[in-house]
Amino acid sequence: MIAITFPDGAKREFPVGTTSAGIAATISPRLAKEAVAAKVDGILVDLSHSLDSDASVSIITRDSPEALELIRHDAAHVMAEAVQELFPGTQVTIGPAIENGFYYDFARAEPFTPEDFARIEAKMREIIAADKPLVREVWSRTNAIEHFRFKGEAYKAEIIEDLPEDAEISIYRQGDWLDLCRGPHLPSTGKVGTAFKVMKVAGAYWRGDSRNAMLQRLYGTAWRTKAELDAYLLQMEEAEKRDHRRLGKDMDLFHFQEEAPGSVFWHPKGWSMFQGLIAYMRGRQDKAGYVEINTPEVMDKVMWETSGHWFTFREHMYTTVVEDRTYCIKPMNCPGGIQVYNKGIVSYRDLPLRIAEFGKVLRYEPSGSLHGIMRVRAFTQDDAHIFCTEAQMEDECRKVIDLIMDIYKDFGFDNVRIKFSDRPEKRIGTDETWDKLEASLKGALDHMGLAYELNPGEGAFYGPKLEFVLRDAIGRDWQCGTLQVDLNLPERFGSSYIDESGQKQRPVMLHRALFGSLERFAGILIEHYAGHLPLWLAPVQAVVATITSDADDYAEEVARALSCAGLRVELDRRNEKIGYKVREHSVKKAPIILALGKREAEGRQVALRRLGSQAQETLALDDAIRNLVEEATSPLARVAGDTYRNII
RNA sequence: GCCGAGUUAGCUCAGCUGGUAGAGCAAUCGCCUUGUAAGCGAUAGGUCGUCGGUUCAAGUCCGACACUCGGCACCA
Repeated sequence: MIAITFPDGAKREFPVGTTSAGIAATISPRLAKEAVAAKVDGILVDLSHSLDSDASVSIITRDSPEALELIRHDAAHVMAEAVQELFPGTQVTIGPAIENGFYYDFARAEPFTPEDFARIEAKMREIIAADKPLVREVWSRTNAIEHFRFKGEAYKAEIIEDLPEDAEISIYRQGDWLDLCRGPHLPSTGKVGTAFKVMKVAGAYWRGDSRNAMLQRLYGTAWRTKAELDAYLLQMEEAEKRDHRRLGKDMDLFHFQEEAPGSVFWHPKGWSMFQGLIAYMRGRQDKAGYVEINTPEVMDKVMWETSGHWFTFREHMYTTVVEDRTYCIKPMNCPGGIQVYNKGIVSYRDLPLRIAEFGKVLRYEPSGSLHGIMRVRAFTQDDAHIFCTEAQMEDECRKVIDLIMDIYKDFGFDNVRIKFSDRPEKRIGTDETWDKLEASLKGALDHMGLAYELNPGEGAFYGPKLEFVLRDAIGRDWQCGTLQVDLNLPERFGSSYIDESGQKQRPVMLHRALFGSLERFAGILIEHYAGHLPLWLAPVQAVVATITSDADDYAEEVARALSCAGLRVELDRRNEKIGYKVREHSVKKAPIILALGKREAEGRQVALRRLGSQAQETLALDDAIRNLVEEATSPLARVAGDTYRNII
């Protein structure tokens, strides 16, 4: 007998070999019927799974959160069967459950088209209606390989061949169709339900490697109920509405055109926001003891050979030849920054030296990777290079991390993940140097008690890096800030400082960007706020709109007063109804509309309306100005600054 | 870069199986003086992404290229 512990703490004995289905049956007939899987010592297993030792067991029904993953995984299998039935000759590869749904990668010469989706869905419904039992079988390796080879399933055979020697090869059978799969699965196809949809088709490389064949990936979504599916589809539509490319048009922030793929044409309003971000960051950096410089966009190729970019980053670099001399357009700011440091003699007393640059960099990015202002070929970094002694390195890292986290909070990003990327294959410098750099960067995180995930081999070519990934209002992750520590570039460019005993020493160089790319960060903010930018950042903070032409003079006075108080204002005296004006400015995401009619003009008042609300507030003009000025204050104002240069 | 889909007026889109383009909004002009997310009328606006081919005839069929979108790969 074995002892089974249930989630409520109850303990009961069962014969060895009892299946999880059997256990469910002893609890209640209802549970026996509703059970779809079980969790044994925290691991999800099939209902047919038999237990031969003591364990804690909970029964999973279709309503359990764990069931969702099974439903999706099974939906992938059902889709694979449907596709193979409809399109004979199609090879199956892999098909996992993913966030919000599932996919399956197929190998087929003919492309799938969106017109096929309905047929595939219909066939899937047939398979689900047939409620075929899903039966797990364990096959021998040679049997399995032979079986799939014989069926012409080369990819499946390859997967099995690559499984570890001791791996158990399990096959799941649903009627006549079967697939190699680790499982677990629902007891029958009927349990998948009908709340699913084939969403899109896309290319995907076999095993995620661009050197391999391109497969066709069919994406689907699946949920427990129709209501959940509908909610998901609605959420997708909502996400589309906050797409920064859509809002960029609506709000008249920027545009793109064919002649400059991957480069932004910033319009006045977008540029206002962009400059607002720079002003904020400049202020924060100033208060954190940074100085700011600017360096050339175009420098001789020799500079990039010295830095190592020419050998490790060349495929991303633009070059130009004039007077038989080859120049590179900068893809990074570091070599330029080092030149400023190197000009003159630096004493240990001057360190740490924090040198910032809002540098515009150009990188060739593959055409398929471009995406609005989030992924472009020309972008501005809020870059800085901190030169310090080895002893100061860890403390400087901690200061950067503190600053990053504090700045993200100003934009409402509380969920920030840190990724630690260590030495890549393509790199410069000795292993000893890399050991030292990786250790101190990790040390900074450990001493701050910050959690991080490892990202092996993803560091910059000159040093290990931290990446700061933030999650936006609708749960998407974006990599923004980075912090890299580097001893290699100072060495290559011969940087030095004079220590206490008058000896030349090599400084450490920290590369850091907090927003990362201003373009990307602006895009993230647009989507994060769904266009409802905080007042301090909004390109137009208030629109003064007249209701009748009787209020024209007063409206002009109000607009002028707001403008004099430092607010960005638009005056709308057009001959249109107030409802029309409200709609138009709301679509453009103006945060505040001040509607002025005869009543307001006579009482020297304003009727204030906020974006996203239908409420109106009538208040005295002077109060309105005072409130708005207060409300439009940059979060920069709350940060204490203590910066002066101490000449010793 | 790779796979697939798309590109028609400033914007959003229609145009079936080929017979030289259409709507709504925006724009301009006029009427309306307007009270919180689209008042009414008139006018104007397009070598249908580019280049080439098939055809008596191409927005429509075929090919190449460019760009965009969805993924993959790459990445701030």
